[in-house]
Amino acid sequence: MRKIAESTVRRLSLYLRFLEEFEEQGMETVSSEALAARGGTTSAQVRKDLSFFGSFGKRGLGYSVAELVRRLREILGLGRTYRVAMIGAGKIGSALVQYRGFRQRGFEIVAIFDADATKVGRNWNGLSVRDVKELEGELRRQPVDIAVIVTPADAAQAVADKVVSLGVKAILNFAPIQLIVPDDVVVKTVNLALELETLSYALTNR
Amino acid sequence: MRKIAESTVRRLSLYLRFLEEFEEQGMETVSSEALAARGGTTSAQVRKDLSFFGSFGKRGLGYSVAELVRRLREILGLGRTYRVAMIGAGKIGSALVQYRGFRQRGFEIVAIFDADATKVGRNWNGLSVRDVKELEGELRRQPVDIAVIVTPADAAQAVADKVVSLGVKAILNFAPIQLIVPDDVVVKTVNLALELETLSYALTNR
DNA sequence: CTAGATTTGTGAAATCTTTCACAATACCCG
DNA sequence: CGGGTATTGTGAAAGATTTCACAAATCTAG
Repeated sequence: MRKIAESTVRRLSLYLRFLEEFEEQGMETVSSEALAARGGTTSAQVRKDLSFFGSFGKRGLGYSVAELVRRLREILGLGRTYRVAMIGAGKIGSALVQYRGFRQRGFEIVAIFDADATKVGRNWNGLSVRDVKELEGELRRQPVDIAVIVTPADAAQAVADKVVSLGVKAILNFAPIQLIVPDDVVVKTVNLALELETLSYALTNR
Repeated sequence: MRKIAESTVRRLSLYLRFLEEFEEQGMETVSSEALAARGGTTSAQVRKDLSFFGSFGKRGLGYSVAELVRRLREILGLGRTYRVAMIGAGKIGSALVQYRGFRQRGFEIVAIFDADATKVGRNWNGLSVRDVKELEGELRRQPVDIAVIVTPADAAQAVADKVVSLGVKAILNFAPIQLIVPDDVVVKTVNLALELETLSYALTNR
């Protein structure tokens, strides 16, 4: 498959969200113009984004909402469930575990680990927090697709190295550091400090 | 000021993080090459990013760590403190309030609001959760620079409209929707579903 | 069946971002 | 002080992304 820009993938994900809205409202078809308006982009952008993956619309009519939802899910790989391990049972982890959107979209948290003995054994949303020492054994027994790293910054790289060595190919990182991983591993980092600083930059330079 | 790409601003923010590390380690100067290696980019990129704002280095020598830290803080607008109001006292809000990086970088949470009467009055990290009905009065009395929206999706747009009408020019949005705001208001949305779906896309298309 | 109204899909153009490559400068050492 | 080495700053080239603009397709109404 031709290399697709990250910005395109993010927009597809947005379009999917809007289409699900439209579907709930009972709309049957939608034009690129309407999708664009909802997402703050242009109709040409919408059509170009979709065109990388095929032609899903009907000229003069627009796109079938139901079909486009189906296609986007397929393109984004949402037709299956993903097994997720969370490492770090702190505040953010706690918030994430209870985030319904996770499971709704097929991301199933199957294990939570922490290094802090006082946290081990606690029940979190039906899952028992386990000692991080068991991470290796558990992931060997039951591999996961995605690791969510919610440890303090100084532990994050070691955790990343460990899960990568256990075959994990995708990491969602909330630790405020830049993880170094092999080329075939995907990392998405959510870095709050970064977001704040782009806001601060925008407020300063206007 | 010439329009600077968002990607550039994000990298500057990263560089700052690395420089602070280097400073702690006692390094006095750093080359663009070393900064680049730490951030997974190229030395040319580092130099180009910095060149939009001036020339801070010495040929043959590199950059003074202390000076570059100072300059980047200035560029990013981190020389002051920002007053922040948080709207939504749920799980994510709770995690954010305790996030030290917030205050460390000069972002001071001065008020927390929630619509849920059972949450109003609770003490959160030294702040009392207030009824969202008081939002307007409070922001008129004591304006804030940034609003952090951590409400459910269906309340987020109304909250955004309200804070914008009260003069807020920057919003950090954790609700999984696309906020619509006037051009002079900056919004950064942290959308977990989006991140998960780009991971899922990457896992699917390899 | 034809004319008119829509709206897609897509090359080409425009714009934006990154990378290249090298002159200019600064330091170091003998 | 002069030659050697390191490293910046920056135009120009290359590459990536977005926007334009229009032919092709489809529908509707008469």
